[in-house]
Formats: sequence, C-alpha cells, structure tokens
Amino acid sequence: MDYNKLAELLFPHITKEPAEYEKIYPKRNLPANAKITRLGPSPTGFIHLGNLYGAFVDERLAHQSGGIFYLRIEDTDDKRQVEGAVEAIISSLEFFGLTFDEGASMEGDKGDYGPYYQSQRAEIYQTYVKQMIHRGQAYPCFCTEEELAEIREEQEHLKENPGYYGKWAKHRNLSLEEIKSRIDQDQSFVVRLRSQGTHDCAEEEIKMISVEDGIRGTLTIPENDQDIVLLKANGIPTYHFAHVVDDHLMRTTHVVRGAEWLPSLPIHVELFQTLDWPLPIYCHTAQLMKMEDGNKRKLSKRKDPELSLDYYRSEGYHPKAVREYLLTILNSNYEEWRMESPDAPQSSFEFTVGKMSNSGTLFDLDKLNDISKDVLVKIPAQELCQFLIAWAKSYKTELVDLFVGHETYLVKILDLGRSGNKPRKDFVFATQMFEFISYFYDDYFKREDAYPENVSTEDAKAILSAYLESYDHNDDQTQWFNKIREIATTNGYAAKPKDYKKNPGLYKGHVGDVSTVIRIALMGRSMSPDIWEIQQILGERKTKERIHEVL
RNA sequence: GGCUCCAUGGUCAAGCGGUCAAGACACCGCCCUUUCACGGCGGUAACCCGGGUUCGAUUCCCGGUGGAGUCACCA
Repeated sequence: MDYNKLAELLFPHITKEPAEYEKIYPKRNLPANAKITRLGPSPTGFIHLGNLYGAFVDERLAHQSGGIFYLRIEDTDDKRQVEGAVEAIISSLEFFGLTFDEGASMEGDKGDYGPYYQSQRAEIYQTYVKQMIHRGQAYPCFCTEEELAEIREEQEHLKENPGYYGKWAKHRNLSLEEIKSRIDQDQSFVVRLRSQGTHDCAEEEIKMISVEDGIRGTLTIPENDQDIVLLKANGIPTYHFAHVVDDHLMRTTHVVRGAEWLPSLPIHVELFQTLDWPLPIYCHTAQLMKMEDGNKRKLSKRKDPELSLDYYRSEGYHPKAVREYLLTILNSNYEEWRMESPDAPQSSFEFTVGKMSNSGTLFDLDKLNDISKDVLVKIPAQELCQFLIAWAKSYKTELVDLFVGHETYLVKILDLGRSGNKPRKDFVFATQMFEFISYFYDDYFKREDAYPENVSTEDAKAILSAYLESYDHNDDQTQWFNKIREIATTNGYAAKPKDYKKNPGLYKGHVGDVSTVIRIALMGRSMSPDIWEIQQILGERKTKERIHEVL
C-alpha cells in the first residue's frame, strides 16, 4: 500500500506540514513548574456545580504556579450547539470568580495558541490525520451505521467485546483501488486509528500500561485496541483526537477532568504515543454525587437541573460561599486551614491535587448553607446590600424598587445584630435573606405565628394596649425593657425567667412570653433580632400602627 | 456482561502496622438569654465481609460483596 498516495487521495487540500504548527505554537516561555490548565466545556450552555468543581482545580493549579488557565470551546458535536451558550458559560464562571488568562472570551479569542474553538481548527486536525495516514497509523473507514450495528450484533451474539478492532475492523486493510473507487462513488468516510494494541490473545497476555495520575497515583489499565474514530465524516475530530492535538499544541501540562474519562484514557495514551508527544499529567477528579433512592449517583446534566450553576445564582447564593464550599470538599485540609486562619483570603490557601478525595463526594446542601452563614457574616452590610440589589435585578425584579433608592434603610436592616463578638448568622442566600427581613416591608409583611399557648387572647390585648400606651420611641434599650418588665408583672407574668422557673405556679408565664406577644404583633413571627433595635429602624409611626392593627 | 475506579459514623472526611479511630455538617441534651439565632459545653453514631502477611491490622496482599463510571461518527 502506498500510504503517500492514500494521504493525498484523502486530503488533497491539506498542504501544511505538522512541523509548521509546532513552530506556530512553540513551547510556552514560562517557569519550569508553571502549570498550564484548561477548561473545555461543550457549548450546551448548561454548566453545573460539578463543572465548577473541576474548573476550580484548573484555576488553582494554574494561578498558584504562575501558569496559564485558558478556555477552549469543545464544539465538535454540531448537534448539541446551543445559541449563546459560550457567553452563558463565561458569565457563569466569572460570577463565581473564575477568570481565564487566555482562550475564548466575550471579546473573541485571546492568546497566541488559538483558535480556541475546536470547530475552527479543522485544518490543524486534518494536517495531523494526513500525517498519520501517511505513516500508516490511520485509515479511512466507509462503514455505514447499519454495518456498524451489524458488527455489534454479531459481537453480542458471540459474547465478544463490542467495538471496531482487530478482525472486526472490516476496512482496516482496504486496497488503494478499493478506497479510490469508493471515493469516486462519493461514499463518505471517517478516519480511524490503526491501533497497535491487541486483545486478541490469552488474557494474561493483554498488555497493561501504567499512567501516573495526579490525584489517583499509579493507574494500571489495559492498553487500547480499538480503532477509534479520529475524524468524523464531516471532517471534524472526535473528542479523543481533538483533546490530544489541542492539549499538545496549546501546551497543556495538566489535564483535569472527571473520572468518567478514565475508561478512555488508554485511547489517549496510544494517541500521544503514536504522535510521539509527551503525555500531560492527568488529574481525574472524583464526581460530585447526588443521593437518589438511597443510592449515590453522578450528577447529571439532564436529570439534575437543580444543580445547575444558575440555580445557585437565582437562589442568591453568594459566589464566595459557593467557592468556600467547593474548596472544603476539594481539599480535605481546607476546613482545618480555615479554622486556623478565619480571615485569610481563599487564594492564600495552598491547594494541592494530592489532597483531593478520589471517591465520589455527595453534594451536601446543609453544609453549603452552614458555610454560607459563616461567609456572609463576614461581609459588610454595605456590600450585602449591593449583592442583594444585583441579585434582585437579575432574578427578582419586583424587589428592585424596594431596594434601590432606599439603600440606607436596607443597610441598617442587614446590619442588625451583626456587630459585637457574637454576631448573628442569619443570612444564607438572597432568597432566604429577603424572607428573613421581609417584615420591614409592608407589602411582604404577614403575621404567621400565633401567640404563645400560655397567653390568653385577653392577656395579649392587655399587654399590647399597655405597651402602646407606655411606648416612647425615645426610650433607650434599658428604659424600654424595664417597661416590658412592668407590663409583665402587672399582668401576672414573671419579670425574670428565673423567677418563673423557681415558682411556675405563681405566674402565667414570664417576660419572654410578653415580648413574644409584642414580637408577633410587630414582626408577625416569634423569631427575629432584638425588638428595640428593629423598632428604631421601623420608626415610631409604623411601630404604633402595627400594634394598633391587632388591638 | 467486559473493563476501570471506589469502599471509615446519616453526610463530608483525617488516618497511612500499635490511636480511648481526629474534625466539620446534621441530629439530641444542657448552659447563656426578653424570642429566634449566635456562642459555650456535652452526647448518640463508623473502619463492608472472608481469608492471608504480621507479635499486632482500619491501614499491606488476595478473594468476595456493594456502589459508581464507561463501553458512539457525544463530550
């Protein structure tokens, strides 16, 4: 077989030599230990927490080492393109604090190793494919979908491994004439790898290969024997081939990807070897799991829309909280570090791939919420106010007028009980925050809770009218509370909870019950920060009004 | 089904041949307290099973079992 002729027959339009690309995309001029990582999303526009989790690893590895983190769009599947998806991905990641040094961006490609859209790199891939054909490392395959299905059926019948390999690879050894005639008939073809591996032997002879994984250590896997598709009929490469060519030419040093790629690692290893390129360091991350029917399951794009990044954005989780959570599940020593350095910026933590867990991590909303509380309590009210406004503008437009123009009011509310050495940790995410402070806004104020059981309706009225009567907006907190004690006493409630505990028979309840009545009249619920402070913000008129309403 | 990965409390997760087997979340109790939080103290709760190796295995090896992933002209 004259491979030279074959290569020309198949790719007459390709005139460049691989060496030219090597020159255009030289080794990067960076310090020896600088890591080059990339995120390669397919533009379905959907990106979930699991993607962010992986992206974080990329970002940390690159930026901690003075390397490069770039964005490459893996749009080799034309059936799955979604309009505006790239923008959505970029803005999502940006929101959560992930920035790229290079690659696809809102303003177009950035950097010297582009184009960064795989769909625009057809000529590059074909150049390498042509070279492989020329060397006898690849060949055209004209099998139709039906033929492939037949092969599979027969393999299933014979209980052999499915796939296109060895003796099943029907077009592996077509003659040049045969190929020529099929081309003349305009038959479409794919280009396949002529795999050097063979499983067509006794089990113990199957060659195993070892790969050092950054997270998992030494991986021992059987070598590849599949004649996988390199180039699809439309001239666009499959993921496997695009990955190898791109990560080589873009000089990626660390390939971070989910564990679902582990089974195809042998393919990639063979490709790198065939092309005689050094292997990048693979880091196969554990999958983020979800509990379903008592079993853990990998997060899925289709099945778990509630785990899309947009879900967290719309619920109003603060990006810093999400990052903090991700970091704690990403590196087992992060939490410990955080306890020792509660105020250090996240970026000063030294992230290491070796500290990553390699079993699936269950996504834990409780934990996220808890972490979120700790994160939010440290954010100044002023900043929280801006955060709430930005959130409302995107996801809750009816609240915008409530906030904008009344920032001072909002800031006061958000700052309630947060000073001192035991600040309240009431806030978790925007939706919840607004719910929590909603009683400050008449349109959203509602009375939900009932008076305590030990307080009769008559007593409640008596307490409230006495409260209204003695109310002086200028009282300081102590004066105000002394009045409450008086009201408690005159109505048969203990002025101090301890008195009540000592002699429960002497009282109907204690001062706490009295304040609860007032609290419910004012806020509509039995849980809230300090009543006096709330009244100061609410103002005298509104305070009195609300008491009046229930009398 | 083949292949691969994984296996410590409900969840996340330290551990790397000898520990009373950390810690965090959740849960429960107590304290603080005018409510709810916050905070403090305490509590319930774990090494999948069976063989080895060893003076000694959660830790190393083998075999089960269980879970997950993957077997496309999708990534």
